[in-house]
Amino acid sequence: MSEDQALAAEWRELANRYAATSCALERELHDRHGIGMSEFEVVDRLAGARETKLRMQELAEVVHLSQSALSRAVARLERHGLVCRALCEQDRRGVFVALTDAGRQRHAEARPTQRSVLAEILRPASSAVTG
Amino acid sequence: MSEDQALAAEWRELANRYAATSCALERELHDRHGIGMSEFEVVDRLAGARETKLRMQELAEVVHLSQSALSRAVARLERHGLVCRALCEQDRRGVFVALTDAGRQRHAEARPTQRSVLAEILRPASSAVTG
DNA sequence: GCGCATTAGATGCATGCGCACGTAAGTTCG
DNA sequence: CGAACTTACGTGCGCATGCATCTAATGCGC
Repeated sequence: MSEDQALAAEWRELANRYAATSCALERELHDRHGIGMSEFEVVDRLAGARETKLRMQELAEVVHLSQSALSRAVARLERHGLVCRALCEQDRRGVFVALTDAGRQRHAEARPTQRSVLAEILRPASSAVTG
Repeated sequence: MSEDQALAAEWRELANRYAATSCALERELHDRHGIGMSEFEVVDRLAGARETKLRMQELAEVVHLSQSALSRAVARLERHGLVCRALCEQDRRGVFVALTDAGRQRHAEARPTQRSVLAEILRPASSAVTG
């Protein structure tokens, strides 16, 4: 098999795995918790951060969203009461984003869903395949 | 490290790799050949197929698109003259999709771009990292 | 202090996507 | 044959995204 073909095969497998996972995540998170994958990602990062609040910029660095998409995702979360924005006093162009109590709770509810989806898709259980 | 954390880390790495690759592919294919990643995927599958024409359904099985998204992607390709649709005589609900000469040529032009992007992203060259 | 470039974030716009549904063709059962 | 069901594909709609651009705040040179 040529290197080209190996490369294409690798890419297809990557795309397959990503599509299967993101698709399942999107559906489960939406149906069971009313949030999308991007929104969960934001909430999850906030919940896992050392600080209680993060700058938009810090979020943008770790989430797979363009700056504009992140701005809108945070806007949606804010509309749903899961995060709140606060001005940054040091640099008044900046915006801090922090989880609300409702946001923390929603994250606590949704995280097990995410983990179980990940486990199911990334660790094809109940099979003897050594992968 | 807990299994949960390992799972989350694995998912993040998968998402990172996918995002980097698809993003670069999308940009390069668009800028240099005027087609998107999904459209290239369709053309690539057609070019690599044993038959000269495929049913929408066959395409839908291998491409990471919903049936409706595929329908529109093929419509775009048809508008650009890269594929043509033909009725299936055996099952007149069905639609065959085939590459045109222009489509074959565009594919021949775009494939090297795709391969070089894949090589660059999936095989982080000029580095001693063993992966 | 006053312009000018830069940076942080928001937004108009065009586009692609999935969902739900519509239409047409095939199939099944009586 | 004919009614009900299923399948294959197209389409209206709402939504999320990226790009380009806008606004506001900061910093820099003078």
